[in-house]
Amino acid sequence: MGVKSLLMTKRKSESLSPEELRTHGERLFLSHLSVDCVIFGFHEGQLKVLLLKWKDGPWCLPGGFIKHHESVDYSATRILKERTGLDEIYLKQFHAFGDPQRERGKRYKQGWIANRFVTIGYYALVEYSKVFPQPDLLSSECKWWDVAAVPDLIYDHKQIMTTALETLRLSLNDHPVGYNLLPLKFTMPELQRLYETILGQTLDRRNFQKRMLALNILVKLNERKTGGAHKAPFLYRFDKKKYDRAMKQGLVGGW
Amino acid sequence: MGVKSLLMTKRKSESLSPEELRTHGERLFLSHLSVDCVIFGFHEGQLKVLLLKWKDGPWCLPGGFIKHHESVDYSATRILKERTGLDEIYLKQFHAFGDPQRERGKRYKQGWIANRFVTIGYYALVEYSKVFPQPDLLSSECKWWDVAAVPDLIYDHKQIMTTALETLRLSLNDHPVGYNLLPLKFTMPELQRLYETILGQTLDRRNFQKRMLALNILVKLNERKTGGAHKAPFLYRFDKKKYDRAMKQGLVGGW
DNA sequence: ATACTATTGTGTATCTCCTACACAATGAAC
DNA sequence: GTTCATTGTGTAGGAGATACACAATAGTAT
Repeated sequence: MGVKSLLMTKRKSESLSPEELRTHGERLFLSHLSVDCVIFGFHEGQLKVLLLKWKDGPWCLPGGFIKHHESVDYSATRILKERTGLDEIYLKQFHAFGDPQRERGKRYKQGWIANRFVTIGYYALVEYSKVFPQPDLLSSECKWWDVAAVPDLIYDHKQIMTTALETLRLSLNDHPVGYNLLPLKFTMPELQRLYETILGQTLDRRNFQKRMLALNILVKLNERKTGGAHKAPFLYRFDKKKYDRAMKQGLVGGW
Repeated sequence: MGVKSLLMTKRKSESLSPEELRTHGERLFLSHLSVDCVIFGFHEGQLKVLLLKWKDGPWCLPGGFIKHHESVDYSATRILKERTGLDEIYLKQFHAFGDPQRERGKRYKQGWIANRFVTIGYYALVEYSKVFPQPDLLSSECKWWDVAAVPDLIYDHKQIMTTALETLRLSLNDHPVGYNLLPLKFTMPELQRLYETILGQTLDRRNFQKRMLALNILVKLNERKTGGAHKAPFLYRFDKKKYDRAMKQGLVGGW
């Protein structure tokens, strides 16, 4: 978690000035706890992650603090809404990071913000095109980065991102992430590219299609995606009902 | 987390009296954060969980707080050691519980302990016979319960236990839990019973054995377990080298 | 001792799922 | 209209999962 969140929080009705937050964050927030979000998107065949840049400072994950009467899950939802403008996005807690050295190099040497923080990591899957990244009051940047080309991040944020990615990778078996990451209509090659970037490996085209269709949660539309060079691929969409039913029962199941 | 941990902590070199902890826990611990452990064991064909009982109070999970300069993982290890006397046990963080209502019914109305706590859940897999449950100074009990017959627990501890069990269930696919839960030598029926209790379903005997042996981390011994009525089953043990190698690479892998 | 009973040890046929693999059609670019 | 990269599609073989039955045996009851 970085300074960033202070500013975002300032916009809310209950508010502290950045300075107050730095020194007396405990008035509004739980001490020693923060939330960091790894926000994944997918665009032009690349898996993306949304990062913030401090003014004259390093890049970091969007994060924030937990209000006294707010659930941790809700904090994550709120932070996400502040960054992306989106409600109802897929959000999953994946790990708490509690090494006392994790904030090595912290600049603040005194005040509330200088305390040790244990951060709870969430990852979000959002539809790229619906997101309007919101840089905050200090005019720091907020933008998408290719997962494969993320710059140095503050503290242990690279580690947090990596863990999120691993968790996402493992979740592929029981969660059809395309539903959250792709637009309503998409082509099979797009879906495949998504899986390939998450997994970091190429997959066989025919087998992939067979496997996806076998999940029985996709509908093939009578429409093709034109515009790209070459043969126009069919469009698909998720069948919400079947999708929900499948999610309830678990997709596969080793045992 | 309950009063229990206060007492345990008292034994350590840095110490607060129970009363001090109740009112000024922040001298030693991070505020708003606790750790709770779901300690699983296996005995007589039943999956067990280690619970504590407050004096004249409800049952709860063993838990504790995080010292100012201690990692969260280490806190969990320490708490576990205090309860079970064991080092080097398999311990895994599985979820943080952050609902502001989770401690509904809390008795303490003032002092540090009355604050809101977000708890980080860990589950442990221990060898039943090696554990000597340690009830603490207030002579509350500390004992094993059948997972299927756990009594009412304080706060959201039942929920925490259930989530731990679900996580354990899912982990069966990539972690051969028998290594941590069973004694050095064990029979195939014992191993199977372990899987069956965790999964809550029966499994085919021949297929189970085939599958376990196919993992290639078991050694069949030239010994049988006598004493039980009926035909004496062979004993097996884990091959540590092969086990470690398999763990490093991941056992199966959906993709 | 003998019979009894519950439990263990073991293999095969079938099915399902995963994998490997190639050629014709097409839409855009030139 | 030719070219080129990409899409659409099916099958054969292999690996792994599942279903299933009978002989051997260690105690127990008599």
